[in-house]
Amino acid sequence: MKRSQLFLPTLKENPSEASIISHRLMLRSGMIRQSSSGIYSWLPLGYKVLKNIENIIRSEQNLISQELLMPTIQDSEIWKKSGRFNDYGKEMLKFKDRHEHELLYGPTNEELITDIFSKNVVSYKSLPMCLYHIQWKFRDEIRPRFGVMRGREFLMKDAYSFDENKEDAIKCYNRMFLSYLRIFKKMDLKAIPVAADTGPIGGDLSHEFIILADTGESDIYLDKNILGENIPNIKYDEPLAISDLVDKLTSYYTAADDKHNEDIYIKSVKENDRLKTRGIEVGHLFYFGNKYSKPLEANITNTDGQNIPVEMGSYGIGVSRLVGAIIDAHNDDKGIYWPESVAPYMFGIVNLRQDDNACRELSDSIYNNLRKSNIEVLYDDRNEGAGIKLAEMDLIGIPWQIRIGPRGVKNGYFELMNRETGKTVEVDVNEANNIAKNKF
RNA sequence: CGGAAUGUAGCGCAGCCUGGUAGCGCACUGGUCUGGGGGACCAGGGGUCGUCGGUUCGAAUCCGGCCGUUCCGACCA
Repeated sequence: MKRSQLFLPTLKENPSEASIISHRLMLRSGMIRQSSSGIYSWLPLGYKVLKNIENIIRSEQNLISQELLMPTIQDSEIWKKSGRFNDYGKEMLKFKDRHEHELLYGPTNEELITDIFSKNVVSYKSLPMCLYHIQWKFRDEIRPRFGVMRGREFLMKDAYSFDENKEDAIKCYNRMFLSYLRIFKKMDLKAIPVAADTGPIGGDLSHEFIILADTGESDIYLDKNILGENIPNIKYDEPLAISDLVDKLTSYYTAADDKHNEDIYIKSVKENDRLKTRGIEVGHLFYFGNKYSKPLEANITNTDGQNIPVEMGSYGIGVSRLVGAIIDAHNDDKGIYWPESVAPYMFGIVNLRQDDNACRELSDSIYNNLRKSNIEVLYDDRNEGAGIKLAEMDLIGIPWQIRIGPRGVKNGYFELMNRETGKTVEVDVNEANNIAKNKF
């Protein structure tokens, strides 16, 4: 993409509506614009990042689950059956269609997926089954804030598992646990599992995945040693190895303020290992048995020929929130530095002198070569001053900056800079076609 | 929902106290110069001052209602 063609409205100054860093940077880098409180439009740059995050999630979830797509608008009937039509409270947006039929904008999908399951699956032979979708949700928060971190409309990945018995359901829960660890790792985030309350979803087993960040919404107490744990190279069809991993990670003391117990904390964690910080919840696992399958009559016939309600769990990831969380973990005084896995463009070409023939020819040639190799590249081809272009490229956080100016071109080289480290190397113009392979 | 701010050009703000019909910086348009970190100069364009009503000869300014947005708290992916 050429910068001259891209709809990228960047801002030099911090908008007054934004107080935290990720929100400011998303507005300044032209990723989002607010529509109303807690509701945002995603502009091209932000939308590219959002889609990249979705695809990372898909790449892991598809190994253990099948993607489908449920609607944003749901019928109130199934919610009345589960009892949540009233229980969910004012956060749920309800309205009526022209026939006075009661509808709602889905805040989550347990009822709907259970309904689909109950009408189409009858036997244990179809299990285990796990289904997910990535869809917009609406929760009418009391106080939306911090941009996409607590929006009212937000994009969520929600998966739902169906098993014959609790043992299998826990295996699925553990697979999700591993899948989440890998998903967040791929985004260059350190997510730690924390035992959680089940809230309105319900159930008796639940973990949140928390990104440590000063701008987080809740206080987190933990044993520092969990941060040193690596994700072992195990497969999703090794339930024992996965179970060992889950046991190991959940054996560390980690708690959000609502579950924190100071006495246990002091007793079980050495003083030097204690860390109190703030965190952002980016994922949540629930096992809730037959909480929904019972009222919605999602029964299966088991091996003994009996009809029993299916065992369920649900597993969410805040996709749009992750954009903010990643920025929170990847910014400096100049702007964002994206992890390569989610970056909107891998390379940014800064032609420092667009009116110089030699510079333009080299820039054009590198641009065309990268495009031919299907590598995402943003080419700043505008006739602007160097400072403007460099500052903007820093702000929007493209991981690799290719800087082409007369000084270098005259001597047969251009510069390649890593946005995160600032490390810069001079690259011979004859090596221009190989930069994608050996960045350095 | 309790507490507190705020609404003036695309963005950031001043003007309001003490009423006299709107200004600054950035951005934008045309031009000249400049050219490796948001450059300089010249010439321009853009605002029913959130909205409705009241007071007044006259309201961005004073008074009232409504709406929007934000921050702190309780609540949550």
